[in-house]
Parts: sequence; structure tokens; C-alpha cells
Amino acid sequence: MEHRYDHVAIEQKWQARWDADKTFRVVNPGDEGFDPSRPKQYILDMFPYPSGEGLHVGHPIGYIGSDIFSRYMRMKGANVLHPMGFDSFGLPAEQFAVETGVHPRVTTESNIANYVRQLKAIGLSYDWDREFATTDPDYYRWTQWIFIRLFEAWLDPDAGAARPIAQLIASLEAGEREVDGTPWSDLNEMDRRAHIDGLRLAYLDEVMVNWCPALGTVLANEEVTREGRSDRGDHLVFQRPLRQWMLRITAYSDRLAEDLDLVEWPESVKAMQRNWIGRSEGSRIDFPVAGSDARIEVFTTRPDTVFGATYMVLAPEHPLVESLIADTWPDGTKEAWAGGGSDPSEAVSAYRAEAARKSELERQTEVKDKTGVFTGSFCVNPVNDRLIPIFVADYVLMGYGTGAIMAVPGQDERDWEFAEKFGLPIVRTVQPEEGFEGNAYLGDGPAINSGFLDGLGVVEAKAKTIEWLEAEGFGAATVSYKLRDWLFSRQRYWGEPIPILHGPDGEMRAVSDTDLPLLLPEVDNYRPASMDDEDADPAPMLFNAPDDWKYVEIDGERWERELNTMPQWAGSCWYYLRFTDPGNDEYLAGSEAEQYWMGERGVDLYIGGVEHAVLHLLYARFWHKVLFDLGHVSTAEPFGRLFNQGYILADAFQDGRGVYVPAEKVEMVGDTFMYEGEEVVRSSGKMGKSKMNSVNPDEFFVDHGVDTLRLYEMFMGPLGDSKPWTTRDVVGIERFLQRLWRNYVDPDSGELLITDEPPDEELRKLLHRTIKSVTADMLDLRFNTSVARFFELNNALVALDAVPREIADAFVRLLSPMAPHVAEELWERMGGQGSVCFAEWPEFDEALAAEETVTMVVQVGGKIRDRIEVPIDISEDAARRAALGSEKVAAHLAGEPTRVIVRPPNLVNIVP
RNA sequence: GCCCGGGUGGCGAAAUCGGUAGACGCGGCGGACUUAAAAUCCGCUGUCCCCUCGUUGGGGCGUGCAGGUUCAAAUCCUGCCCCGGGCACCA
Repeated sequence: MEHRYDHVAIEQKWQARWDADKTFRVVNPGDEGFDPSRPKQYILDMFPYPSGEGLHVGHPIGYIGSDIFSRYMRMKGANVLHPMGFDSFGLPAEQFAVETGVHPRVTTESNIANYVRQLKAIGLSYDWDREFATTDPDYYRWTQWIFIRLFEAWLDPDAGAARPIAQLIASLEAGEREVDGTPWSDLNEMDRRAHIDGLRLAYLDEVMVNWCPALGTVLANEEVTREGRSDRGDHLVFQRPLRQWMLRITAYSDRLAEDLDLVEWPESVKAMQRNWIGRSEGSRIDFPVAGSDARIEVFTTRPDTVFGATYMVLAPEHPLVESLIADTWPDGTKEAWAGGGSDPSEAVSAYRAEAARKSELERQTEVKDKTGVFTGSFCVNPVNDRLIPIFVADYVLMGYGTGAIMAVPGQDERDWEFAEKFGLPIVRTVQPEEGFEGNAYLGDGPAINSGFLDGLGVVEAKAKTIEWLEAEGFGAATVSYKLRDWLFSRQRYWGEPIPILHGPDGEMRAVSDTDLPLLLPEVDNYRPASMDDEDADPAPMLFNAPDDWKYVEIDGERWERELNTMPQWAGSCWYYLRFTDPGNDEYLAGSEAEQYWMGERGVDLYIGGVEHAVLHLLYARFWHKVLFDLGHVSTAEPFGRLFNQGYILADAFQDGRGVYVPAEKVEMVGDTFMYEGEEVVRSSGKMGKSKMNSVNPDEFFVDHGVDTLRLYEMFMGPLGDSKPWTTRDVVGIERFLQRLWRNYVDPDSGELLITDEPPDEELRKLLHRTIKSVTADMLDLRFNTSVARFFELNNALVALDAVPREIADAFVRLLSPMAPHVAEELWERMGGQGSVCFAEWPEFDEALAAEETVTMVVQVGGKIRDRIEVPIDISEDAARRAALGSEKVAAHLAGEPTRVIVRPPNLVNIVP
């Protein structure tokens, strides 16, 4: 048995050859060997953060899927761009540096080397010549360059698109634009600068941030859990105001939502993005404050209910609160409204202090119990001139709308609760449906108690109210979004330095493009100043940089470098562009390469985890649209087709204390699971280090093989579903590959068992059905059913002494995207030219793929009573006659049928 | 609470146009080969019932639950239950 299937030898041989031959290198337009007659396919995986743990078998399932598709597309004749790189800035390497003093660059480099080794061991067909990491200065140079473009751009409302700030200044100087009615020439230098800085897409702002002392950085809202802890590490997070870099993603809210229509993405991901953007149409309404010139501006989606507004609420942080505090409680102030305060000032101050103290978690848990306090002031409801009291309550959020609402308890459940608790009037302004028994009524119905709106339905009443508000100067139709601007600074070391200089008088200037990359300075230690002291002020790590880095002399003045770094999301916002032209040192990506690879629909297939449904994909789309507006890229959207692979789950086991124990060492004894003599409890979850249920790929490849892993992971079920890993099931794939080998190669002599005799008709038909089925599965990434078809074809070859070449040849081609190593080996042994990776994909003959006969089902009253083999093209008449002629059918028929439904060639249903 | 997915044999799953439910694989059972075992090969395997045990013997039931539409429903509709994911006082 010298020549039996030796997966280790075969897999190592072909991986070495692909590496040496650069088999999967793909050239750009203009390069030698480029073939413009071929269509392009850009097939991309979401690149990984190279963690110290390396890969387990659950990680690469998406990579295997995209690899199969890439290999298929090459065989279909496409120029395939299929690259891989590393998202290598980030916290773990830096935290390791804090603990050990090892430079994050060192950790990162060794982790990347390990990842590359592991990825190559899976036989993934990347063009490794295009590999880069986001931490490479040649790469982050352009990340910084894009930041400068954001800094130097604003959203021109006339164009509905980003334009260079320089154009804005030119039109201001030319008098084509003014600053809030003031000509540019009338403004001093400081005001001009403030105006411009306030319009930039990258701007500084004093905002409430999530400050995490343990990590020594602020975090974006998305990086904070609902419990008010850091997403990474689960550390406490505190709210505090801080001057931070922000990116004006909200300027793109509508385009980010609307352009989802242009892409082929899972509807669920589109829905998540639309939800996140949270567009809602409504109206701004101004409520004049009684006895004052001030007005409180509210946002409402229900302007039609304005007659039912019986009180107002401001968020505790609302800037107008201070000015609304009355000196004394007015007559009629209920005890509950005062919150125990002897005067409004005391009551409101106490309430605001309490609200500021509350953590996110407390606010969450107290949702059902509304709190608030009366300011002592009143508004005038503009539609009916009624005086309504103004409250401060934390159920109104400063971050949404205007931070103030008109409260309409009759049509809003939250307002109803508050009104009941505080004894405020409740007026219904929409007539509820007959039989309605709830509190607030949110449905449609005729307006009541609403003056000029009475009798109108909700839609008409909204329109009429807005018309009235606009005519009377009390408001206008408007749109509100949940999406907030993107908090872009971090106080960490291991990130891209933000390339901005601060002048002595507060002037900001971007680092010149020619001075990029702005390299990270070397520092002595990586420990943030604030890490051990929760009360210490947030200080960027780069504060530790040497002075000759921190300060720059320009025209005799000392400018300070920005000390914040970018968040990890930055590098992944545009890496797909760099892959089109990774070596370019003059531009982020050459136009010709960018236009070719990104042409039409951008990335043709982007595979990654659904956990990036919102953040990464929204941020990347935002940057892409800015670059598009500024003419640096050629498509409106970066990712034409998105696919989310599922996760690989695995049994995990916990001991009596709830601690996970190594799953591979758990033994089943009867119905119970034992680990080191102790009974453990089984659960299931995502494979990973924390659950101690990972399967190591290096060992798996030795024991079972790479092709086995690839086929098994594809065979487990649909690529998009999460499914449990079962090592026991792997044997089915191993048997398949061994059987395949024995069909082609005599295990004793090593002789090829291929004959030039043609196959019999049945086998040929089976082949063509297989080609048809596998080809159809490719485009939909339904590889699980393809593997089933391979089993069927393979099993049909077992009984033969030799496999007809016609079958053997096509089968190897079909198999090669999924099991490329064994396919290469068999291809070579059969005398195939070159690599099977570039062999033509087999075509099927429709006539051969079609069945000649089919089993027709005959039903009586919907129950199957007979099955008859009939020609596939049987006529309706013949089918009817065959069915009615069946003895078995006759036995179930008492008399003449009332009706006969004939659907040739599949079915006849006789209704008795 | 709202918005998405999803519930099919002992297990992973097929069936994506409303027309044979359970392809393919695992596991299980039986057989061949072998001194034996492994490997390999062959057969059976949703479930219950019946018989004159048949190389397509006959029948009932069956795709989370309860209804409905239809000649016909895993597939369409209504209500409900359960599981997973996202959002969550968003005015």
C-alpha cells in the first residue's frame, strides 16, 4: 500500500509549489501579462486582527468560502483579486507592551508571521504579494492622508457632497457666500477660523465621552456595553466632557441610508444600518417661554398631536434649563413636582446632580419609573395659547432631537406614565378605535380636541399642522437621526498619530502631505498615566513622546503635535482600496488600478462576520463616500455584495464552579461528561479560547488533512448558518477523499486507474447533472450541496475497474476549488497542463443533465397511491391516461372522479 | 417592547417555483472479507400499525403549536410558543 492517499505529503507539496510559483499573483492593468479581455472579480475577506492565540478551525470558514469562490472565478476566466492583510493596530499588543515592555510592533510582527503561516497551511489562494498591515508606515501614511482630506473638507449643501475647504474659502473671499449673513471681509481672523473649523468633516469638539481609566482611553459609544463597561476587557467606563476629534458622519446620514439600495447585502444588515442611522421624519416646533423671549425648540414625529401637549420636558443637560429656573414655586405647584426642593433652583440642581451621577446601567433599570422635577416656568402652546409647565426629566435624552420634547400623554406611553405619576392633564387628540382599552393611543383615527385639525386622519393632520407652523413661524418639517458624529480620538499609543499641528493661538494645521507618514515616536513605557488612578485626567499616551517629536518649529513659532491617535476602525476603513495597488508610493491607490478592480460595483464579494454589520461597514462606507465626493475613488459604494458567514459552534464544558475546562479532554461516561474525574456540564457556543473548546488546525491537518477541513466545513451546512463542529463527522469526508484516491490510483502499484474508454450513458448523465448542480451552487455559495453531489459521483465510480478519462478529468476540475491539493495531485498525475487552478471550468450539456424519465406521483384526494415512471416530456393527456389506468389508483376510486389535476411530468391528483 | 433570522429523523442537514418530505453525511443495525480486529465493500435505518412477510406488500401519522387558503402546504395567510441576533425612554 505504498501509494495510498498521503494527505500530508500532497498538501505540503502543493502549498510549497503555489508559494514558489506565485500561482495566485494577479497583475494590474498596465503590468506585464495583464489580460484586459477577462472580466474582473474582487473577492475580499474581512481581514483579521492578528492575535497572539493564532487561528483555530472555526476562524477560517469564511476564508474557505471566499477562496472556493475565487478559485471558481479563476477557472471561469476572470482576473481575480483575492488579497489578505492585517488590521494590526489595537489594544492587545499594546496591553502586552504595558505588561512586558515589548514594543507592540514586535508582538504584531510575530503574530502576523504566525497568521501567514496558518493561512497558507489552509491552502487559501491569496496573492501574498499584496499583503500589508495597517501598522505598516507605508500604509498608515495614507490613512493619515485620508484624515487630512477629511480635515480639509466640508459638506457643501449646494452640492450635497464633500468639497475641499479651500473651495469654500475661495467662494467666501469672492463674496459668493457669507457667514450667517456677514460678509467674509467683515470677519476677523479668529471668527473666520472658528467658522471654517466648525464646518470641517474632521473637527474638534467638547463632547461627553466614555472615559475608561483602565484602558487609558475614551471609547466610542459602540465600544461600550449596555452595562456601561468597555467592550474590550469589560472595564468600568465613566462619562466626562472632553475636547475630542469628531468625524462628521451625520452629514452623510441620508446617503448612507439611501445607497443601501444600490448594494446586494443581506436584508438584515441593511436593516441594522438603517436602524442605526435612525432617520425619522417629523417637525420642529418652537414653544415660547411664558414671560420671556426664549423659545424651546422640540422635535416631534407627531406634530398632529400638538393640541394634546400638556407639559414640556427638557433633558437634564439641556443648556436652557438654567435660564428656566423660577425664583419660587408658582401657585398650584403640586408637591410631587417639587421633588422635595424648597424652591425650583434647589430642586432642579439636586435633580441634575443626581442625573449626572447615575450610570447608564441605573438609567436602564429605572426605565419604568419616571422621575423629574418642575422648573417653575411655563411655555405657551402656540396652537391654543395654553400655559403648560416645563419639567426636567432624564427620560428625555440630550443626544437625540433637540433634547427637549412636548409631552403628549394621550398619544405617547412614556408621557402617559409621567403624566400619571405627576398628576398632569391627559388629553386625547386622536379618537381611539372602538374597544381600545390601553392608555396612550398610538394608532390612526380622527383628530379630536384639536381645533382646526378635528376630524382629520393622522397623516393629513400632520401635514396641516406643519403648514400652520410654517405659516405662523413656530416650526417646520424636519428630519432627525439617531446617528451621531463619530468620536475619533483615542489616547492610546498603538494607533495612527493624528497628523495635526496646533499653533500658539489655537490655529490648527494639517501636517503637509510630503511629511507623511507621521511615524509613531518611540516611548519608554506604554503605561497610560491614568491607568492606576481613576480620577486622573485623561492624557494621551503620546504625551510620553520626546519633545523633538511633540514640538515643531514653524516660522519661529512652536507648534504642538496632536497627541491623540486614531481608533482601530480607521485602518479598516479603506484597506480594500490599498489592495488594488499596495505598492503605490505616490497615491493611496493608482487610479487605473482602483478603477479596474473597484469598477462597477466595488468589491464583488465581501465575506465577513455579521458583528461588523454596523460599525466597520458604516465607517468604511462613510470614508468611501467622502473619497468619492473628492474624486479619489470611482464608485459610490465600496462593497457591492456582502455575505456573512456563520460561526462554528462547539460543545463547551464547565465544572462545578462554572469554570470552562478543556473540551478535548472531556470524556463521556454513559450519559454524563467527566473531566479529571469530576462531572462537568455541557453547553454550546462559539468556538474560542475563552470557552476552551477550540480545535487546533495544525494538529487537524496532520491527522485529517487540509482538504478534509475545507470540505468538512463546507459540508456542515449553509455557509451563512452557525453550526456545531462534530469531530466524529469528519470521518465521512476522509472516507470520501480516500475513496476518490482509490478510484484514480491503485494503492499498491501507484498506477493510474484511468481509461480512455468513454463512459456509459448513465455515468455521463450523472456527470452532467453534477456539473449543473455544482455550478449553480457556486454563485449562491451553497457549497454544502455541492459536496453531496461529489459524494454521489464518487460513489458511482467505486464499482468501476477504471474511471473513464472524460469523467475523471471533469471531476477533478469540479473538485479543485474545494479540495485544491488532492485535485492538483490527481490533475498532475493525469497529465493535466499547468495548474488545475487555471483549467477551464467544465460546461454541462443541458440535454444530458436533464432526466429522460421521471417518477410521476399519482394521488387520490391528495394521498399518494402510485408512482409511475414516465418520459420527462409526457403530455398532459398521456399522464392523465397513465394515472387513471393504474390498478392501485382504481382500488382507491369508488366511481367517476370529480376532477383530475394533471401537472406533467411530476404529478396527477385525482379528486374523488 | 420593537426590528431581523430560525424551529424538518438519534445528529449535521436536503427539498429556495405550492406538486415524491428526509438527498448527502454521521451514528445505529445486519451481512461479506479476515484466525481476529481495523480498513474496505454490500444491505437496512422518520414513526406507528397490519398481513397471505412481498426483489415498489398494505395502511395511518409526520416538517414547533393551533387554525385557515388550496385538488395539493416544510413552502402561502392569521394567531401563538420556543431559540438566536440587533436595537432599546430615539419623542
